[in-house]
Amino acid sequence: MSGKRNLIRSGTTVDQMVRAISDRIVTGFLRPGEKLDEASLAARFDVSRTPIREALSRLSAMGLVERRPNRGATVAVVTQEHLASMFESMAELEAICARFSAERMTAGERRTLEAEHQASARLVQLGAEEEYELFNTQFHTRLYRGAHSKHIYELTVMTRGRLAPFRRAQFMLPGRLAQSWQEHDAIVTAIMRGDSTAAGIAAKDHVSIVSEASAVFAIGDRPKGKAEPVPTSAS
Amino acid sequence: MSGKRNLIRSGTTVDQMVRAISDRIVTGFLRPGEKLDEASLAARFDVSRTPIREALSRLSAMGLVERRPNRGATVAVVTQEHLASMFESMAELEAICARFSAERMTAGERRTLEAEHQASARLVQLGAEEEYELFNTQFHTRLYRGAHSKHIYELTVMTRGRLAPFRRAQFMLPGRLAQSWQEHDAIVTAIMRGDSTAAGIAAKDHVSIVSEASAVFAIGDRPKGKAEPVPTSAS
DNA sequence: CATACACTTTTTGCCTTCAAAATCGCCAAT
DNA sequence: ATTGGCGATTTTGAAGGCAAAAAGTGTATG
Repeated sequence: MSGKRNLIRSGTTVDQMVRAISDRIVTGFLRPGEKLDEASLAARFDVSRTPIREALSRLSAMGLVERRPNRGATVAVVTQEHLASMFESMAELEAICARFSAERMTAGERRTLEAEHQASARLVQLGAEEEYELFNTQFHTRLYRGAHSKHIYELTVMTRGRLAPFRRAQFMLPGRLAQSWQEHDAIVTAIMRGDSTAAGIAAKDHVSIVSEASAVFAIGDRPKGKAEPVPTSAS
Repeated sequence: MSGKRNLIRSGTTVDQMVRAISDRIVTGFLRPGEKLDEASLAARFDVSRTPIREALSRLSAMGLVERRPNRGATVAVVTQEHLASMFESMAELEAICARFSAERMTAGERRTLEAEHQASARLVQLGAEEEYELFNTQFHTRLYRGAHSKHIYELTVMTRGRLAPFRRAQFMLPGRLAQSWQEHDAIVTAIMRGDSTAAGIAAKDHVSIVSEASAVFAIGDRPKGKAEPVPTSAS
């Protein structure tokens, strides 16, 4: 068993395993609390246990799986409380970024932020959800960078990454694009004015609304009954 | 070469390696930017490369080392800007914890916080720096827990961990104990009143002062010239 | 004299194998 | 009948080896 691992795309094997496993976790194929057997995963993806092990390590650092010494790894159980806590943290972090951005962004950064934001209005009119989602990510990243604080940036990006699985469907709600744009507008306006307080409040509200929209997707209360260990059917 | 690794104490081999390497990093034995060769480290600690590799992985997640694919690991370079950014983040995080604590702490939590705080006054009078340092950690942990937000707790503890190497000598300044107690008192008083705004401000100021006290210990501007690969003196 | 190419050396990434710890099942004793 | 201890199985932790990628070095050529 060796030589063909053309299933998933580029990067080092560990990266592929991280992507593959995290995909299966966020799509619900692997259930929270489910045991992640190294040997099974290695057989499933046709690699040795070593990259699986390192991938589990990274996923553990990302908060997607939990590892206990000598007891293996399990898919992290995210309770509704914890999910709420993450959204709450996200709101606070975004507020900090917005406040700092209002105070610290250079003239150039403010220009591009505003320009891109205005340009995104077209995506809203067209209802281009995919593209708007892409822009949205860029917009927020710009905000995080504008804070000019590397560690805040790291914390924020990390939290956003952990939250990613739960905010997938947020833009499926009707009118969400327009509302999102309005909220962005409040943030941008405050930042352009240099009003850090208003920017912080606007950013916090923005996340809070996303939070409420995503709350219904909390895991742990899904009605599915069966709990297969690791569906290793097709080799 | 096998069988004797009684140098460092309990835990799995990876844990020992994480401790050993992080110790050498925070004590400055391994310089920022220095290359961490897996083979050398394995030989140095008389273990195989596998646990070294996983230890480096964890240290990378902790932010102490940087890893680039196919290019090995180096001791993370913490610039003064980044250090300032971490202290700044810490101040914001502590402020959030204090605000939330003021709003959410149970009656029991408030009682013990106040009681322990009052008890610590004795340590200040005695000038018991070691014990006060221990209490100080507990005090802040209580604050983080009082926020009743698991993710905020995680972010805060993580940031505190990264900052630990740089705040070692903060209590060596004269009168620092008394000043610390006064600042704690402001936080506790605000929390007992349920005044989240005041608690947040007091907590932020508290960290800011610690930050200034620790600023002189920033690395990256040390005059030492020589840069040995891995100083393998005492076994 | 500088630059580019090829070769050597070093270092990383992955695999396979071996040992130790934990879990599970079974049997016996109360 | 239940509970405690003991052995077999499963699963994780670690070691050593091999191949590939990057870094370093020297030479040849413009």
